This record gives sequence, C-alpha cells and structure tokens, in this order.
Amino acid sequence: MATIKDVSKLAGVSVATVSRYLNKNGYVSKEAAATISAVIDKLNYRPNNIARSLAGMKTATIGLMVPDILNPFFPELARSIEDAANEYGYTVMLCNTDNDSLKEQKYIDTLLQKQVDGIIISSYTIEPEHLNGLQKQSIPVVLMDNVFSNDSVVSFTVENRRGGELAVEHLLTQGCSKIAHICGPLTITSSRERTAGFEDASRRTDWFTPSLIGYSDFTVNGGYSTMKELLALHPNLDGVFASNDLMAAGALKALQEAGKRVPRDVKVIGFDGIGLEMITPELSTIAQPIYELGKTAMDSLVGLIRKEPDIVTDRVFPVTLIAKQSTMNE
Amino acid sequence: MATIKDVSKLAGVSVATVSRYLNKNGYVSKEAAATISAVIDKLNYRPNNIARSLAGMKTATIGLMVPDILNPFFPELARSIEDAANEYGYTVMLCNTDNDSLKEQKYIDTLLQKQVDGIIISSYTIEPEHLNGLQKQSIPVVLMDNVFSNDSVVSFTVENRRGGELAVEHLLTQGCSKIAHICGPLTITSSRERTAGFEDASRRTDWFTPSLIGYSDFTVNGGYSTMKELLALHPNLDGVFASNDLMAAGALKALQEAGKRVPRDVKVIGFDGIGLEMITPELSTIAQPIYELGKTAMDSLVGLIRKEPDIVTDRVFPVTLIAKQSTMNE
DNA sequence: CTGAAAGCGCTAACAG
DNA sequence: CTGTTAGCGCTTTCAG
Repeated sequence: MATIKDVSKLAGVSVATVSRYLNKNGYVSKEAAATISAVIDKLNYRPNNIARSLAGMKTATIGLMVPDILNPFFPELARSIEDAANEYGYTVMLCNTDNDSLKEQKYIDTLLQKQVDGIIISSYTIEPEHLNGLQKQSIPVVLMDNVFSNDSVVSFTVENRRGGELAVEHLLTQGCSKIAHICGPLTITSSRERTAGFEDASRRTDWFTPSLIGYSDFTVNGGYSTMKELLALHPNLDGVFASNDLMAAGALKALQEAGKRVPRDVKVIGFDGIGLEMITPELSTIAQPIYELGKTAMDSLVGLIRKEPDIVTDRVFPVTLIAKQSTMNE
Repeated sequence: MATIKDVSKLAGVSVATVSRYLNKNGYVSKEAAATISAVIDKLNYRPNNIARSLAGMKTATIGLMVPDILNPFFPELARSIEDAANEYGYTVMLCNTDNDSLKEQKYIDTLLQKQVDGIIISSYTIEPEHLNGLQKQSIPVVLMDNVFSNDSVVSFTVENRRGGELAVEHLLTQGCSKIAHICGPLTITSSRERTAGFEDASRRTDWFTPSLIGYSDFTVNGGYSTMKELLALHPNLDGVFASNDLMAAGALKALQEAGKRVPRDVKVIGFDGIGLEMITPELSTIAQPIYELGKTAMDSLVGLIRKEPDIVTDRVFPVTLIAKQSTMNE
C-alpha cells in the first residue's frame, strides 16, 4: 500500500504538494502535476480515507437507521438515499434497529464513534431525548416520518391524514357504502394520522361505526387476520382501507379466501405505494413519493453538513392516489 | 468532544493507561480504573474510531455489495449479514451496484480507500479481474452466488442445478405432464444452473421440447410476459417452474389473467424462498437458506480478517422444497 | 508555486 | 502497574 510519502519521494516533491494536487486546492505547477500523476499511476496509489478523515475531520459517510430492511418500504427508501448519497460522494452505513430503543441507542453511539458526517433516521420509536447525544455532538440529523412538533430536528413526512381521507373518498366515489379500516400500530404517529384521516372522511357518513376499525400491525399476516375479524363482524362490508400496502395485501388474501371477489364485492386500497406488482388484483394505494422523500432527506442532510444557510426543513410531502384494479368498477 | 488526552489529564494518568483501560489489555490498577471510569462518565467521553482505525489499521467496518436492494432477495441477505456483522462488532456499508461493472469498480475503490476490513460481494457481473485490486491489497473478500472455479476467492452458493431438478420432480409428483420453464438471465451463473437442472429432469420425459423454455429476466413483469408467450405456444401446459420467485409471481398473474386456475389447471413453483406471503395462492418454491448463507459468509469473512487457519470456504448450500398452495392437489 | 512542520486521536512498544 | 514516545497517513497553516 503506497502512501503519500512514497509518492512525494518518488516524484521529488513534498507531501504537501502531492496533497494539494490530490485535493485540487492551492497551486501546483504543470510539471509537478504531471510527474505526480505519473507516479500515482505507477504506484497505483490511493489516498487512505481514514487518515484523511482524521486530519480533515470529515468521513464522507452517513448513517442510515431504519426499522427493518425486510419491510419493502425501506429498501425503496434506502435505495433513494443511497443514490443521492452516492452523487454527493457519501457512503451509507446501514443500521436495522427493529424499533428497539436499545439497538437504536447503540447504533447512534457506534455511528458517532465512527464519526459519520450525518445520520438519517427513520424510526417509529425514537424519542427526542434519544437524540440528545447527537445534539450535543452537534452532528446533523434528519428524521423521516416521525415529527417532533416541539423540536428543532429537521424532519420529513407525508400528508398521512389527508391520505387516509383520500383513500376513503376514493372508495366512496367507487360506490362503496360500508368501509372498514385496518389500522397500524397506534404507537406510530403516521399510522395514527392515517386512521384519523379515515375517521375524518367516514364520520360524516351514515354507515360509520367504530367497530369497522380493526387494529393490526403493518404486516401481511396482521392484515390477514384483522380482515378476517372485520369480516366476521361486518359480512356485508364493501370497502377496505388498510394503513399500509402490506396489510392491504393480507386483507386481499383474507377476502379471497372468504369467497369475496375483489374488486366486485369488496374494494381494497392500501397506503405507501411500494411496488407490489406481484399481487392480483393489483392494489390501489395512496402513494408516498418515496424516492423524492429519500432524495430530499439526503439533500437536506448535506445542507446541514455543509452548514448551508437555506436548507429545506420540515417538509410535508403530498400523497397521491394510485387507482389500480383493486378499487375498479368492472 | 472530549479526547483521550482530556480524560488522562483529568484522571491524572497517562493516555497509555486510559488506552489500556479502554481496550482491556495490559494492566490497570483498580484505583486508576475507577477514576478513569468516573472521568469518562463525567466527560461523556467516546473513543474516536477514526483515530483508532488509523493507529490500529482496522476499521471494524465491512462493505456489502449487492446488485439492487429493491430486489426482495437482497434485503434478506443484507439483513442476515448485518445481524451477523453486528454480533462481531462490525458495521456494514451498503452498496447497490445495479450489475453495473463501472459502479462495482467504483465501489470497490471507495471501500478500499475507506479501509474496510473486508467485503462481501453478491454480484452477477463481477469478473475475476475486477477483484485484482482487492487481491493486491490482500483485503478479505467473500463472494456470494458467483463462483470462479479457477480462482482462490472464497465463495458460497446453493445447489442451483439440483434445485431446478427438484422443482421439476415435485411438479411431476404432483401430476404435471407438461412443464414449462421460465429461465432467468443467461449471464447469471446460478440462473443457467437452475435451467440446467430443469433440463436434467425434463429431458428424460416424453413431453419435453425446447420451446417449453421461455427466456426472461428475474423480474415480475418479465415473468408475466414470458408466461404469456409460453401460454400462447403451449396452451395445454400444466406446470411451470420459474427460476426465481419474482418471475413465478408474474407467471401466476399471467395464468390467472388467461383464465387458468392455479393450482388446479396449472401448478407453479419458483426459486429463492423469499417471503412472498402476500400472494394468493401461496407460492411453492425451492428455498435457499438465505439467512444461513449470509451468516456463513460473515463468519467466513471474519475468519479471513482474523487470519484464522480453518475458515469455512466455498460451501455449496442445499436447497429445500417448500410446497405451498400453488402446487397442491386440492 | 513549494516545503517544513504541527497536528488529528489513538495504539503499542519500551523502559521504568 | 504506569508513563514516554513514536508513529498511523493525511491536511493545513505558514514561511519561503
């Protein structure tokens, strides 16, 4: 492994000159540049980033904390963030926290020790006080999908509540007259908001009754069993809004097993807009602009890192209705 | 940000002692340990890992290169690797290569410069010569799913060929008498092997004909359209083996659209064993032991890093048939 | 335009 | 059991 010293020696210049050449800052004569370049090629020299980091106090690495990369929402987010990070020259450390506060703390610690330049956190469970360590080190943080109203942390979400409303409105438009709702964990802010949206739109109808709301957990199997319960309670329901696509898929399964035809007998809509093309009928959904969300988070984080004055902060992204087969009138 | 120096000063000992205390090597008196511990708490001191890395020549970080985290196979792999890495105290840098040779090269370079302790590569496109840089730096590498027979790189795969055979055998057992095959990209070794397995088992039957093999690309949509073509060619086929689960899901969709009932009219089996519970009917598959694969890769990488003598190398993992609804006889 | 030198924060001999 | 010291490889003043 050649070092900058080797290069400087062989090129007959000082390490400072090589460093200047490498970083394209400061003056380096044409001739010097040429020989240095040649020597670098010859030695196949590559700067050691660790040393660079130690000297320059920046690592060009960011941490990405997500609950669980197995949940298909997060690969999409991770991908968009990685792409954006890549363009900025950053590398991404992936951390699965499993919504486990302890793991979260541990990872924050690790990332801090590894001197990452910033962290993007998508967490259901994180609390303002968990961020104390970060605030103290004044390391840039961007939060996804979990807003601390009282707080100064930059964060991005989508119009969850409006989305829930939109879902119901769409089902109504498609002719539904008894809509059930499969809601996600009540511990999750965005989940609660989606359910609030459902209530906003359904409270003003004559068919609404609280028992149309079933409680679940954002998983396929959860959606499946909650759907079964709902079906037992309300055999004549004709529409379902699930707070995420995974549960909607589970609901679909339960409905089909119960002999209900989707969309003819019951229409189903989910939330998130993850790519679930493998499902028949294709699932209508309230889509989040996941890619944009990730990209914006990264843009904002870089702004924070570079201490740019006017970074984007606390944006709430719009959601869009994507109508597919599962809510269609044949 | 307190440093080891601050701690040593305040504790009235030398940095060496603090370092010894931190690393639990060498002797530190009970009293010294106590005061150091107190000072660390008071200062909220955390060792700077970058400095540690520079001094100790190890970063406790590994790189993970995958084609695309959006393909549901890779989150599972990534998760298992991250879990294992975590246990060993390693952090994972995630790199999406998109099967793009240039991106791969670029990432290898970046990881090298960041001085990662090792790299796990899952790539369809990587060639032995791309690994030259690594070999030269003698940095540990473990390959997944892409074996260079001629080469000395540690790599793990599964019994792809046997799996293909197994799939056909299962369909035959279930009563199929005309089985089509949706094969994946021919550029991918494991894909070719699965198809070879299909041929092994089907060549010896009387119904086999080459036009029963349709060429596709490992995606849902690819499986969908290839299935349509196969159906046009062989309307009376009664079994389908797709080289991965995503294509199998696409095939299912095409079959259902064509009015075929699965499994009654046509039975379908995939490959990989990714969690696709959202599909109805549930998909039979030839499952890879993904979690174990990732775990073993990490174990092996750590063995390489630590230069342990007897590391696991070049294992071929067995696959297992998981029979679900899609190949069931009702 | 260039070089010497002082760190960045930590580890690891080595000498007490 | 403890302290001194020499780096790890690079960046960055600050004089030339």
